[in-house]
Amino acid sequence: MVGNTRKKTDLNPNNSVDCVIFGFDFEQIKVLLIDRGQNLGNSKNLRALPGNLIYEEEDLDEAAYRVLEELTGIKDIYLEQVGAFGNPNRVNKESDREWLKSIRDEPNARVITAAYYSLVKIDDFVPKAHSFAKKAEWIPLTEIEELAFDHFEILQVAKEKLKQKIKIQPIGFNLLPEKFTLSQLHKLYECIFEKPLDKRNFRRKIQKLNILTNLKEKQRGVPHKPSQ
Amino acid sequence: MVGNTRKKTDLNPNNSVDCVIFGFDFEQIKVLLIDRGQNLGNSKNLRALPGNLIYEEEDLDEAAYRVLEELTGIKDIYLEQVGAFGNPNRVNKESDREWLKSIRDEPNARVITAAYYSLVKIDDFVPKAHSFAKKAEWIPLTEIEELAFDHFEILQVAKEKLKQKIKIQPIGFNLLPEKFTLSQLHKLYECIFEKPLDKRNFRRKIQKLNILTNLKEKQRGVPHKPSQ
DNA sequence: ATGTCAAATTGTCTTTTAGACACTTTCAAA
DNA sequence: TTTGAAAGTGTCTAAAAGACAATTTGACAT
Repeated sequence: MVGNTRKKTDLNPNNSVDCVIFGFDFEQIKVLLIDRGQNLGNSKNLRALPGNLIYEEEDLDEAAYRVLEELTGIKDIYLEQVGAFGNPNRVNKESDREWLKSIRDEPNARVITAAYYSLVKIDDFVPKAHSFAKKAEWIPLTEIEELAFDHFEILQVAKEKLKQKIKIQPIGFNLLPEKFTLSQLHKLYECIFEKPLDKRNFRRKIQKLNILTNLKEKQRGVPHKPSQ
Repeated sequence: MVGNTRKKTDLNPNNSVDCVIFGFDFEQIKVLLIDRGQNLGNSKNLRALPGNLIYEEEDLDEAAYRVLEELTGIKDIYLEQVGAFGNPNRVNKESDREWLKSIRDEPNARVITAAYYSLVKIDDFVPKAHSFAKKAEWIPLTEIEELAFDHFEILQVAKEKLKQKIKIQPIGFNLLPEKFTLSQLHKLYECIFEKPLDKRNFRRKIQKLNILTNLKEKQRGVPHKPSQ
């Protein structure tokens, strides 16, 4: 049995965090993914959720914020935990194994990850890739079919959490700091629930629900509008 | 940096599981806790949730079932994940540190735990303490004021999960295999939500909701009854 | 100036769900 | 036979959810 020779400032080789950042651009929902830029001959270069090992003396929540910023430059968002994912086979793709060898001191260590999620307005957050992330991009949710590690599974669970969360606490997280139109909010709900919602009923529900303050502004483009 | 010298059959010193087993005895809700039997001079002997380290090659879910059975003898229940708890200070009680020294190879390792919960009928599960659990007992939820590690916090989160879960999927987990009276179910809901619920409205809702089959049996004790 | 088009805005009715509320029935035990 | 404790039962009201269509606005094109 090995003694505990890790220092407090070392990375904990067995525990990581992964972040599922949903972004809304008033058209559709996208997910913030990184490209690890593998140019391997025979294995696929799958995109991944931004995530990495935590430090030995670091709270899980803090680690999630840190890792997200380190890889994508994105900070000042609210993260909520999805849960722990610890299937021993979560790293069973050849391409992931190869990649781990190139960046980890203990590439074969068994890693348990704590997943986090958030929902943001895409315009407010322009990702910039750092560290082992060669790119950091918003990818439409509908186009995501396969991801590195077990990240696709994590994404599915996060999606469910998001649906449930928005039913209970209706206005999406840090979308509000900005002003927006009811139509945009309507669209967001339709994207999340993946089905059309009646316009009139939706507006009625939202307006009854909260203390939204109407603005006197209008917009330009085609129609007229109030906002909140 | 240490190499990964752990064998697959070794314990993973950094990751554990903890189980919050709610039990209902038709009177109140109790929680399955273990007594580690510390007879230390100066520190308290706090009870704990059944939990322990996982093995290096073991799924989190499996580990939860295994640990629960190893400590309390209880098996064949459905566990659902609460989440990951990884505050670096989750082990900050002196009594817990001392106890870890007596049972762990790496008592100072930083441990992240995945918590699970369930709700069972107490009669069906008679706990028998094994391993480092000196006792395994059902303790009334209302009497629990302090627990080892961060277990009290975990308990609170599990309680919330239980409330939400039962709102969506109304009949409590593995209570159903047995026949029971609507009054007993009514009592369960009142215990979980910690407030009185109207008897008639409750029965109406439940009966509309499901396909419960009434039994022709009656009970003896004071009144009469049908069951399902 | 006028016409057209895209999107925004608005109200009623019906159905379902939640909540308040009190008396009668049953069975066992005294 | 009486008594008591818990079981059983129905109506009305209020709130929420869902279905449904016509009108208004402003930009742009003609």
